[in-house]
Amino acid sequence: MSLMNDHVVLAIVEDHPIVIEGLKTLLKEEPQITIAGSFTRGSDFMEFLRHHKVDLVLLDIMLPDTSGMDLCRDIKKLSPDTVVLALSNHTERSIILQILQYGASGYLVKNVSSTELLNCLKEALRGEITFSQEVKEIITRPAQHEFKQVPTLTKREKQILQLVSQGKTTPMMAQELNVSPLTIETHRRNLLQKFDVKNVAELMMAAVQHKMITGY
Amino acid sequence: MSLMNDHVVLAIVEDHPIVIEGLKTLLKEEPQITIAGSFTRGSDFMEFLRHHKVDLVLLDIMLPDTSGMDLCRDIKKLSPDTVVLALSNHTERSIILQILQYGASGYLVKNVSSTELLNCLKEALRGEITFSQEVKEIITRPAQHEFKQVPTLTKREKQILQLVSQGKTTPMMAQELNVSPLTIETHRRNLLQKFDVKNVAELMMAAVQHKMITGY
DNA sequence: TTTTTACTACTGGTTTACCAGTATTTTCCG
DNA sequence: CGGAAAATACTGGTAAACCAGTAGTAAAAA
Repeated sequence: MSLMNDHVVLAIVEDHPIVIEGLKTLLKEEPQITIAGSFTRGSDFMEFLRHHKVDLVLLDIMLPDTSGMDLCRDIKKLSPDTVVLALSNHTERSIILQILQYGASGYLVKNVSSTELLNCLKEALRGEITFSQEVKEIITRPAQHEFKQVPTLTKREKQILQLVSQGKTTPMMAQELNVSPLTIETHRRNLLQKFDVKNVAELMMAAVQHKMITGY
Repeated sequence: MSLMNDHVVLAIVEDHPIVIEGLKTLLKEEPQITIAGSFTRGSDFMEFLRHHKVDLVLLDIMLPDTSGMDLCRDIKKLSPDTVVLALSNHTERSIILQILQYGASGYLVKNVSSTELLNCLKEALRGEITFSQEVKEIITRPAQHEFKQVPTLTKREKQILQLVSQGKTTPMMAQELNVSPLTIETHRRNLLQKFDVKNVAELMMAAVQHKMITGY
């Protein structure tokens, strides 16, 4: 892990060109920081990371192609010493804490000031967990309904959940996924169990509450 | 209204310093454009506008202090010739159309490319209504659920819908409401019909989308 | 390497939901 | 009061969901 007086190689993974430019402009002032590149797609960055050393990644967790969460995990798996700072406008406590579990070293909302941004970068490079001011406030003020933990679903389960929310029946899903209806039933059963609900109606409501299905 | 070969005075009203920097950087390349200033609060900009001529405003409609909608209206009231381009990440059709009603000349999502941004600026300055690519698609492809009007439910049906969303089964509801299970079934059937869905999963999703059940 | 997790698949049930009608009673508005 | 809308109830059937197990295989984690 780089110390703050070392030279820092930084990458930006972010969907919005404007934000990329803004970050670059702000960080260009810092002589210790080299911007290795900016990426609008997670897969592109992963490819880059396979061939280059990156000390710190500013990662928008709301990317279109892959979930930023998954990407964060992939980054830490491939290059554990790379510090990941999550960048988003999401201000929900559960999401912030979740990204930390995926290996991020901090969470910044996009309205950080430049001084705040640089401070957080330095803290993160020192190995600390760091947040922008607004996020700190969110963290310290937990909401009641956020106590019940969000069940972790497998990829297949997420897929089934999505299909169920679209009104698909078990045989329809079986055909669509080329598996036995009995398999689908098993997934459904596990979903009900994981969410601790006893029918589809409750399942949908729980999934919506946990924002595991978009609704649109 | 300035033509594109005139000199254009531009202002940015935007909460996120990073985005401000990004916009400045992208627009700095254009010699015809002078950036009069950037403002993180609507009230600051209104004060500025009282004493300076501004041709075009890039306005984040998600500002913290005042609603961006209201600010847009105020700008057009004070200086009708100032072109307002809304800037946001909101991708809901209704919101986009609303801001146009408040006098904006276009709507850009923040993931516009720089060329797209400049194109939109030019179009707007020519007096046209302009959108970034993603927004165009949203406008021309209205979601299905925005067409079919919200079904009107009877008091009893709303009650049943609520109970269903709590995971109650038909016999449970029958007991709770002291009616025959067959009655409950009829209500359920009518709910499915009114929402034009074919099972509970879809019903829940539709009800959530129409905000007919809270979710919390 | 061992263990765990995820995905797959099955048996044999029970329960609940869904469909298409019809029909009676209650409620509420003009 | 009369009529419409809503709520109630029923028949009779089909489809889907839900339950409780068991279990093989492949891939990932310890």
